[in-house]
Amino acid sequence: MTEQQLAGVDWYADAHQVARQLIGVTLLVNGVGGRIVETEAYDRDDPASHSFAGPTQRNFAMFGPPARAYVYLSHGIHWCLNFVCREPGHGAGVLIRALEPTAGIESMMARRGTDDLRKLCSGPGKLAQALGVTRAMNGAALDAPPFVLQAPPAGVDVVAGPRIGISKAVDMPWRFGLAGSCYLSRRF
DNA sequence: CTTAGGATCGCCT
DNA sequence: GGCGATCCTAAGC
Repeated sequence: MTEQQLAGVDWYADAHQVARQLIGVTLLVNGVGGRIVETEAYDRDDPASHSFAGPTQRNFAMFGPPARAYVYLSHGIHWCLNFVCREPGHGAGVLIRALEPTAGIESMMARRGTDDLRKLCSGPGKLAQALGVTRAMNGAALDAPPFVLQAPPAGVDVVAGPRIGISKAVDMPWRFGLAGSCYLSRRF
């Protein structure tokens, strides 16, 4: 399987197209994870994107090859997981905001300190904690351990809306979700 | 060197 | 709905 075909996603497409395609994809990290139900797109010419002002020490993974991870620390507390897309050097990515737990639920509950399924991965910081994502995975390829990505079944029902927690380009509808899912960080 | 500001979460009212 | 935690990042002087 080539990188371009990984999980049935066109990793060279625009960030918002990749973000849409990722809904329903199964993501596992060391065997722990589930179905992606919420994503946000951040492209290069987007004022809300970390890549907007060009490469830095923090965001350099966004400017590497697609189908790799970009991991950063938010508010000095929470790790957040992104998937890089577009051609190498472009600087686009998709924030993985929420997933429906399906595998390794015991591990996720232990890491998160809760038995509530809906609180395991319903937000980017929670998701990274539940899956054990850290800085060590920054720049790592998504088609190799510890990552596993599996294509979703056909006919996923995707909804879109404005992104969450940003102060620029707040009205762009670049947040995507699985319609009707109860594992979203917020309703659309 | 200093400073301002976060792609968040959880607890409080 | 509001706010504090907590610290890294990037930019400015």
